[in-house]
Formats: sequence, structure tokens, C-alpha cells
Amino acid sequence: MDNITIKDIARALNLSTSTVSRALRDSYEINPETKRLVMEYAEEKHYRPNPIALSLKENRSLSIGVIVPEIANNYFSQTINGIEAAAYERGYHVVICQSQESYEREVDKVEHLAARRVDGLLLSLSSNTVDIEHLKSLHERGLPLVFFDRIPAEIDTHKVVADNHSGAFQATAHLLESGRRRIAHITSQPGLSITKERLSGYLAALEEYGVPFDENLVKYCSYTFDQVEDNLNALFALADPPDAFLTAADRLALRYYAGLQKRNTRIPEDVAFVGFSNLNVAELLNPPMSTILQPAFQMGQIAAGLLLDLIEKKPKSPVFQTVQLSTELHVRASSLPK
Amino acid sequence: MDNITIKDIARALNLSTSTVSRALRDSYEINPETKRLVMEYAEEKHYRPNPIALSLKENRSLSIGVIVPEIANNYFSQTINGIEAAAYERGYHVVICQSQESYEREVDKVEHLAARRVDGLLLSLSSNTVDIEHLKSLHERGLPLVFFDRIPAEIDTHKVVADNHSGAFQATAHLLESGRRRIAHITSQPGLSITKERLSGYLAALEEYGVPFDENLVKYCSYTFDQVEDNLNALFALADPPDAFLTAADRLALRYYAGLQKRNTRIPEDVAFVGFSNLNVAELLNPPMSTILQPAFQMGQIAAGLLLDLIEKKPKSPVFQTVQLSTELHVRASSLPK
DNA sequence: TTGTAGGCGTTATCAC
DNA sequence: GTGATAACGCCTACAA
Repeated sequence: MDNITIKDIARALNLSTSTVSRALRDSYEINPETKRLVMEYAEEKHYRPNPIALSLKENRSLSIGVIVPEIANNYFSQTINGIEAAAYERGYHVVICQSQESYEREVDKVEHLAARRVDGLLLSLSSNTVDIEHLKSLHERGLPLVFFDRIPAEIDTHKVVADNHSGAFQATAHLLESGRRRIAHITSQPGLSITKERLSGYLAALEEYGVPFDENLVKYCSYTFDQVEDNLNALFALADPPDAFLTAADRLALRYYAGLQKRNTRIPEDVAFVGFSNLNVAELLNPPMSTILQPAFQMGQIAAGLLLDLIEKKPKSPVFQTVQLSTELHVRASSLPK
Repeated sequence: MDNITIKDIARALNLSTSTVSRALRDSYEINPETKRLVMEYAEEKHYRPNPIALSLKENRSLSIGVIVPEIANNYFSQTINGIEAAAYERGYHVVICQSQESYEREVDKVEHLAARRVDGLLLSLSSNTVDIEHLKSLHERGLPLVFFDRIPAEIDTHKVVADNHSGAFQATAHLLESGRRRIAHITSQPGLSITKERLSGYLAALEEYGVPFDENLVKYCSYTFDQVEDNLNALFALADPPDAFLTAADRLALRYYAGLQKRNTRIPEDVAFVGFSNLNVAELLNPPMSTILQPAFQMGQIAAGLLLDLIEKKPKSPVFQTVQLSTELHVRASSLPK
């Protein structure tokens, strides 16, 4: 791919590079006739300014890095969708990396993107990340950083999260309202911020309705089919088995749903089902399940917007904030007997 | 983000930039002691070579562009996953864009990525793209190009596709074997290469089994709930209604599945169901449906690999080829009465 | 109205 | 073993 440069144009038209440069930028000081010549030649030869040269000069790459645990995950791909939309609109590239839920890979990718001089970084932490020194140090050295969804407590910067507490609270309250008392909570890895928030919403609702908390009803990060089996066995072996499920992710919902079907558990007669969802597969397939919709696309848009503000308005020290995006509880008529 | 440069190191250590550069690259001609000094200082100050300067010098960006119709689509996000994995391993960035199934946007993004000097482009065409002059011209000007999944006929370069013909053939034959004769084919936009291939596999199987083709059984790009309703009504209003469904995408399968449930159609007693799938949601939810699995991740890996070969081994003129990835038919025991 | 020169960060080439 | 210089493509302050 041999790209034509200003120099080529200058040579071809017997002009200096500065004249060509100015003509291309439609500078007032250039003779209209010269301008026309330059413009036409540039057009004809498909001239495009080399952004790499500009980046070098202006010390910015017009690109932002995004690190998510997993690209092929509906939630994150929706977020990336929002990020791409917002970034492209403001003239930025989006460079995507995935940590694959590995701390080492996360450190590696962060390092890689920083070395590649992205103008800022958008990050959702891997579930195995506890130490965030690598990010702290980068942040202190001035790299604009915005976290979304899975956020750290320690770093003082913008953070965008869905209102998981409220979502879990609404869902749990809804189940309690309908008379359910033994609500199993199937959730993600215990270390994640989202996990904690959802648990806290769940607990708050129990408390509000005077229902005692039973830790046997909470199951963490149990994705494999065997784990699902084991957990369901354990849950239904309880003296007081669950009469409802609150799930933290589509994948969990689907697997437990299938597991329950296998056991011939009737939904919603035997158990009621509510889950955090992005896929909306549940709705498509018409099972009697309510969903707590996650604003993934908006989260991406907003996070990217905040990051770009940070990048472009660097001089004035920004007020860092946590943006809470409201989740919505969608109750299906058929999901509860009542 | 103020990054330290070779110049800074040179100044600090009273050396010339060339010496520092050589020391950092561990050149044999540099005094070990000097090397040590430079290395230590660089380490201490977090020196990282500026890839933008290198790009300018070497006239390459070490990044590849990817344009997909939609990021938040399970199929494409799996492909992107494969692309990211392959590219990262070979030291390349992946810059993601989406055409959102719009021809104009596709042209715009192609132009944008080319202007940004990506070293190559990975592309799956939007469903509305018919004119590919913009790509032809870029390709002729030497930009390495690899197509996947939704490929054009005209451009002579690498193309990676799943074996849709064979997948559809297998699935249709399977349904015919089980005694079904009226197989509805619910598929994507008529213009796409994948649509044509699947239809051809479907037709080939019908022919092989001596079953006449009825065009009333083929429904194109009918995603909305209203369209699903209309199509199902039309199908079941036929004198000879369908006794099986072959669907081209998870989204279609799920919507028609739900539509059939609404009509109280029993699966697989009334109709048998086979669909192209990536989600595997169907399997998770245990409906009596067989799936034709698409090798999306591998497609990404392979397409990226081919592109990088093209980029890196440019001198020797490459042999362009179409890579067919085999699809697999997964038959569920419960999916057919037999 | 146009041209010259210097610099962004790096490395290769050629001196010393 | 180390240093000076030019070059990658662009822009801009300064000269003419």
C-alpha cells in the first residue's frame, strides 16, 4: 500500500510542501488557482493525510483502548457496540482486547495498549484481578482511565455501572411480594463488584420483608453443567428448598433453567424465576421468567463519552464520578402464579 | 500522559540518542556498563519505545481493521474473538468497526480505516452492499484484504466461509431421512452469499431425495414479530403445511420457535426443527431442536492468519484461496420422532 | 503568495 | 564504543 504524500504532490506540481499543506487545509493565504491545482491532484491520486505522522507530531493517537474479560459475551459485545458508536462519532478508533478473565493477560494487555499510546483506556476488570497496581501506576502517570461494569474501589476516576443493587432489590422484592420466601441467588464470582452489589440488593429486600437470610441459598460462579447439577441437588436437599431463583446472568439463568427442566421442576408453579439479562433469549423463547434488563449499550456510550471528555479536556481537572445506569425489571405476566 | 523518550534518557545520562537506542536494543557494539546504565534508567522511568514513531519510519501501523455488520451479534463477536486472539499473538492491534448493515456506513468505515493506515482489512459485507467498487479500488492500490462469511464474488483475494451448502444439505437430508417432506426454510436476506449457499444445499438435498421444491416454503429476512406471525400464518395456511423447519440463524430459530409455541404447535411431533446456530442457547434450553454449529471462532482465527500472512509476506505474490470451514450437524435424540 | 527549516521519536548510515 | 545526521510525513513559525 503505497500512499501518496504531500511531498509527492509538491514535487509533481513544482511547489513546496508547505504550500501544498496549506492548500490542502484551505488556508486563506494560498492562491485560489494553486489551491485548485493541489486539491484536484490530491483527489485524483487519493491523497489522505497520514494520521501516524500527525499522531507523532501531536502526541496523540486518536484511539482508545478497550479491555473486556470476553468479547464473545453478549453483555460485553453490546457494551463494545456502544463504545464504538460513541468513539467513532468523535473521530476515535477503538482498539479491542480481551483479558479472558485472566489477571496476567489483563496486565499484559494494559501494558500493550499503553505502550501503543492509546489516548485513554476503558476497562472492565477480569474476575481474577485483585491487585490493580498496574492500573494505579498508569493512572498516576496520567493515562485517562474509565472503568465500567466491573470496577475497582481504589482508583479515583470515572466509573460507570448498572444499578445492580436496585435491580436485585426490585427483583427480590417482586418475588417476596408474590409470596415466595426461599429465593435462591445464583450469581457470579464473589470478588466482583457486580456480585457484591447484587447480593446487597438481595439482602436489603429480604430484610425489608423480614425474611431471614440463608447463605445456603447463594451459589457462586457455577457455570459448568456438573456444578449446576451439584448446586441444584444441594438446594433441593435443603429442609426448606427454594421456591424462587434470582440469577445474575443469562448464561446462569439458561443453565439452571435447563437443569430445573431436567428435574421436572415446574416454573413458575414450583419455583419462580427472575434473572439479570441482556440476551433477551428468555423472552424470545417464552419461558415464564422475568428479567432485569441491563443497559449495556448505554453503558458503553456513556463510558466512552466520559473517557473522551477526559482525554480532550485534560487541562481542567475533572470531577470523577460514578454513573449509575438504572436497570429495569420486566415482569412477565406468566412468570408468577400469584 | 507524558512518555519518556530516548532523547530524555540521552540527556539524563549524557549520551547521544544513537547510543541509547543501540543500548536499548542490546547492540553488541555498546559498552556493557553503558548498556546497564541505560537499561536501568529506562526501566526506572518506564521507558517504552513510541510505536507511532516506528510506524512512521517503517510505514506500517501493526494494526488491522475489522468491519463487521454488527458487533453485538453472537456470530460476529465470536469471530472477533478469534481475530483478536490470532492478531494479538502476532503483535497486531485489532481496530473494530461496524457497518450496521448499511452500505453507506460500510464505505465510510472502509475509508476511515484505510486513511488510518491499517496494514490490512478483514471484512464481512453488510447485507445492503451490492457495489464493491470502493473495496476493489483499495485492493488494487495494494491494501491486503481478506473477506469472511459474507464475501463478494468479484474480488480476487482470500475468502473464508463456513460450508453453508453442506450444512444445509446435511440438515435437510436429515429431516428428509426422518420422513419429513415439507421443510420450511427460514433464512436471511436474499442477496447474501450465505443465504444463497444454504438455499442451494437445501435444494440439493430435496433433489437427491426426489422431493419437489415449493418456493412458498422459503421465507427471507423476517425478523420482526409481525413478520414471523405473518409468515407462520401463510405457511400453515398452505394446502400442504410445513412439517419441518430449517432456520438460518439463532435469532430466526428463537423467534419462530416462540411463534410456534404460541400456536401450540408441538415440536417435534407437528414439526421438526433444525437451525444454524452459534449461541447454543437452543441446547441450553433443551428444546427438541437440532443445530448446525458454525465455526465462528476458527473463522476469525483463520481469516486473521491469512491477512497477516498477506501483510507480512507481501513480496511473494500470494495464492488467493477460499477456505471452507466445515459445519457440524448436531442431532438431538429428542429432535425427531422417527 | 510561496518557500525554508525545524521538530515530533526512532533507527540506519556514516563518521570518529 | 560512541556520536552526528538524515529520514519517515506533517505542520507551522519565520523568511522572502
